Amino acid sequence: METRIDRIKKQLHAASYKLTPQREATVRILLDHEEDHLSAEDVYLLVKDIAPEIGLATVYRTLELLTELKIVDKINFGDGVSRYDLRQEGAAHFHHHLVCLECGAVDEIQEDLLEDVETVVEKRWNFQIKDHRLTFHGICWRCNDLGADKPEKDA
Amino acid sequence: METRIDRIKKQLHAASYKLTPQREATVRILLDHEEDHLSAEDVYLLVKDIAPEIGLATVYRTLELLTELKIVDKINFGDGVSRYDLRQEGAAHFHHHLVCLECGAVDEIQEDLLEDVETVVEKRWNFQIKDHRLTFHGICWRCNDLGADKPEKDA
DNA sequence: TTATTATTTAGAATCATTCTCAACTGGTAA
DNA sequence: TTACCAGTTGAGAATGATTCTAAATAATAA
Repeated sequence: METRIDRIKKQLHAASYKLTPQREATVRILLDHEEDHLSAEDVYLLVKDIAPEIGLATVYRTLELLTELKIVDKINFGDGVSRYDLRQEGAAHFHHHLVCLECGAVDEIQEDLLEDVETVVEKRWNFQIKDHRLTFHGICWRCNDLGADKPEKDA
Repeated sequence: METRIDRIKKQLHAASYKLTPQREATVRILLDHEEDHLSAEDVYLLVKDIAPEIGLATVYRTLELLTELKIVDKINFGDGVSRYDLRQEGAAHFHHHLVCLECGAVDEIQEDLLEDVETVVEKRWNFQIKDHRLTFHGICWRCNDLGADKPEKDA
């Protein structure tokens, strides 16, 4: 995991920012909670455990910075908060989400799946796609009672 | 256009709500601005022209009600406001959006395009899809300087 | 008519996010 | 070493969107 932080450090330096202790602590929390979809407040509370002096504004600033550098993506599931999600290293596009209307769980789909759709959109709508957001709302495998199974691990 | 309001009225009644003058005024504004993606504040300002006594809270409540009844969809493009978009009558799924990073324009795609992707997701992730949100971020035909043309009218 | 319920209004309250500004940091040049 | 400087931080104030509250009003039922 150390190398991952180092690479992020390089990305910051490349944009002439420093990896301050506060920023490092924030990134560590994000790495430790890659599965989750934390709000700024969530991150703040978790970071306080390893860096108690940190202020909420700094967390917001750091998350904004990381978003700018495309290290994290800011998402919104319709409750009043923004959530922050680490991008897969080297991923060209943002991954997709499955939001369960029953239990509220948010699962991720790392596969692109949209290549064909994007080709159509670029051609027919003359739109040069830079990124996308795709979220499905429905019932997850956990809440689906028809003897549903956990899906195979995501690629 | 009258019939459209009548049908909405029926939908409200079916859920035992009334189409009060304030609600009707709000719906009219939405119908008159189907192309746009108005925020609650936007709607409020427009509604005031035809129903000056209306309060902002009522507009919020009405939009919430319409969202609940799936007459409109609430969307969020990452600026701090929720926007409200009339659903096509009879549309099973919400339509997609193209957000231009250059000029901020938001265009709509009414075609589904996701049938195949949804089939895969339902099968592989064991997820029963009820609805979706798909937004592309990029450069629109207006800002695309490579002699780009307006795309043919959406189906 | 009277009782009951749904709806509205205005303004207060809430909550997430951003801003302000004084204090602090680490590095650099003298 | 010392003085400086740009970048960064923390605390709390400010902002802005949204929701809540309480009293008034309108619609409905008995």
